[in-house]
Amino acid sequence: MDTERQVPMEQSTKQFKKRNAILECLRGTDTHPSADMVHQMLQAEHPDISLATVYRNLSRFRNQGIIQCVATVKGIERFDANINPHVHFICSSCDAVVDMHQIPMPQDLSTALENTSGCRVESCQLTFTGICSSCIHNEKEKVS
Amino acid sequence: MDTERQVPMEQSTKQFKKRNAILECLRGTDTHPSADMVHQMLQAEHPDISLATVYRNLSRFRNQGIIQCVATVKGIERFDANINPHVHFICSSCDAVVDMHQIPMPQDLSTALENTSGCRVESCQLTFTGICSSCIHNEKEKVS
DNA sequence: TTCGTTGCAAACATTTTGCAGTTTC
DNA sequence: GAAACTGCAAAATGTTTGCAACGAA
Repeated sequence: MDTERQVPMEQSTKQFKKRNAILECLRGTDTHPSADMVHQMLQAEHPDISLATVYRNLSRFRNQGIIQCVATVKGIERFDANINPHVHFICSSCDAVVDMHQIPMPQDLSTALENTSGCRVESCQLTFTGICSSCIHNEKEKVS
Repeated sequence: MDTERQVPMEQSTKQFKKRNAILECLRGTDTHPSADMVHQMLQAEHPDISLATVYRNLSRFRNQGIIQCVATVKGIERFDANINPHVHFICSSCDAVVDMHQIPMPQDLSTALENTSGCRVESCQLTFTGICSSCIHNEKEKVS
């Protein structure tokens, strides 16, 4: 399938400049951006980058398994370069996707599921939805 | 917000015939269908139902809180009339979304999260991804 | 010269919406 | 008659793809 040459990530030649920029952008944030957000974040450094390039590289990274799509919020996919299983919270008011490191991921369940159902578990997502603290705060301000 | 008349679900007048059919379709299956799947399932009984009507009513049910969207598989939303929190498994080979009742939903985590983060938790999803048992079986058949 | 990456625009797929026709109250 | 539901077609939205140009090996 993947017959491409393996290029070390640090090698930021001109050829891989934008690809690496996209990956570094994702690795340098914990905001779980969408393709469009990544595109906007890169505007300053790479004003000529195209949205198609962002999409193409995000797909590639996902196929390589070095990033994951952690949620689809209002029809828009959100990405994360942290592929360690961890818990997320989605605010349905501001659409923020935030890590919830204080809640442990119930790791043992994957094995239990494989044993009881005969399926092969490859990943696991625990996601809470609700209103984040700052949106709750804003709500209260409006009322008073 | 919701100024509509409240009509008991059992009342399947001509006016609400299709709306009720959509809801009953969803309540009568555990396959977590997409809008298009619901539309196809209703073809036999309601050959003249339009896909827009399915979408409109699914949105309405979701806003009313009587159904939920449990996953977005390859860009397509999947619905469930079972709004009790329960665990799902998504097969990335055949795109099936199946209930995993043998795995308990870690209920207590919601409260823990609210206490530690100050957010308001409204729902929680625990979803496993992998290959389902029948797809594993088919894989093996092909090889041998 | 061969292959991989990119920008652009077009294509694509899912979902939403405007409007007219019909039914219910 | 007013309000609500629906089918149809068009629009809107996020994502993918074909192609030509460019750069690296």
